[in-house]
Amino acid sequence: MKEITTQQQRVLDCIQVYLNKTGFPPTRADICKELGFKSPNSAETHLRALEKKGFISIESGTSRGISIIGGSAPDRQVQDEYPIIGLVAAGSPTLASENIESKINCPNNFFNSNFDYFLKVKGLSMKDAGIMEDDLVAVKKTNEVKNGDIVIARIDDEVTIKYFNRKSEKIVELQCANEDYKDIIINLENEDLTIEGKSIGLLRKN
Amino acid sequence: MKEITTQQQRVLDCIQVYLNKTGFPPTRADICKELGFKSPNSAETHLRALEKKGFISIESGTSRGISIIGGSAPDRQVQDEYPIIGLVAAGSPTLASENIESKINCPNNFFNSNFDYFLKVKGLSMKDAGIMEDDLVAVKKTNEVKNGDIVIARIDDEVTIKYFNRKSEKIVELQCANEDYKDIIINLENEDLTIEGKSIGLLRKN
DNA sequence: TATTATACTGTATATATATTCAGTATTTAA
DNA sequence: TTAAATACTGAATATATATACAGTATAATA
Repeated sequence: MKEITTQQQRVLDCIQVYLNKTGFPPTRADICKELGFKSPNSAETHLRALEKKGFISIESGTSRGISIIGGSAPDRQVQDEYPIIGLVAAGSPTLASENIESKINCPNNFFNSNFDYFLKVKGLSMKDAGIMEDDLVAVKKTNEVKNGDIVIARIDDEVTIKYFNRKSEKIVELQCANEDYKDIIINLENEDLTIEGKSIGLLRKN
Repeated sequence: MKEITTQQQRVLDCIQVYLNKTGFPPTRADICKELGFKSPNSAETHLRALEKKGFISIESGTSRGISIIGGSAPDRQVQDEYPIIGLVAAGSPTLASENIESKINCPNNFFNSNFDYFLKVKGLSMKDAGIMEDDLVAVKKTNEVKNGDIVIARIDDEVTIKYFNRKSEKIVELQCANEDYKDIIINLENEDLTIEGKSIGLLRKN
């Protein structure tokens, strides 16, 4: 971090004070008013200097787009918004906006692995694995899966959640966890199988 | 604080997420983009509703003049630390520190109702309700339960999780969701039954 | 000595943004 | 059964705001 001048420090302090007071950053005009400048360009040049020296970042073309770098960005847990996807038929891209039923806020380290979206489960084919209708399965997008993983698979435009079982080089079994349902045997020579991801957790709201 | 609707909660979360990400609040257009609205007025009306209900304040005539009220001024809202409790035997107070296996960070509006702790499930007596070994059941401390609720009950210093079923004024049935287990019939005249709380959600980490 | 950084005033402007108005539709309280 | 609240689309607009351009002046480099 480079040296900071007295005036630049005043501007930086002014931004912090304004943030504490209002909850959002000041405009150039706000800074002028606070520090007694008569031209918005005074604030502007100070801001550019602070940016150049790495004290703040400025989002171009954005009102109040100032954020203070470092310092007060502690180890706060990052919270992200995760989409909830229904079991999508008819080959539309899974994460396309029309498939997003809703969104949910969740710490990004909530499960043991990071993940990409929640899949809302239909049917009871995985009942004995404790996955019930309307449960939200946390899905990590990957095609690296191993036997016994619970995977989200797409066969001919139909999406399903099953145990993954590679029987041989060409044969994959998608196994149910419910004796009322039949397992699916895929011959990779004849049929398309896409592994969309795997389950890394589950969420249920009563 | 008045009730908040699902959509209003999404808008509130959206503001918080945007703040975490950028350091300044979103515009109406930003909210629309994030939540899929097509008119800035959709965001506007939700913001006005949130303001009316006291969740945010809006500085009139000010770009990005949104600030989230409550909690603490500069930092976070909905994030809380919840203890994970094992199925405790031998009448020690459930939330005593020696029973806390771990803690987990979780938004306090994560489930449809607020709750007090996570219970780590032992055994498979609720298997057919999709509750498996080592699942974390979100428990709300209450003794107001109705038939069909999944309750955490204490009988003679033993804690268990079962369906609640009041058969008559004196008789309560604690029903399993697994035919390999026997339901428990309690005669309140002879036996002690304490309802510690009820399940309002479930969390599973693979 | 020329150049660069600092520190300002003052004017101008494209556009980012809040905000109002006019609709439609559904759900909930009185 | 009206009224209010919720939940939107869509268009229009005044103004809030970033930002460029034209200057002036001083101190610090190179």
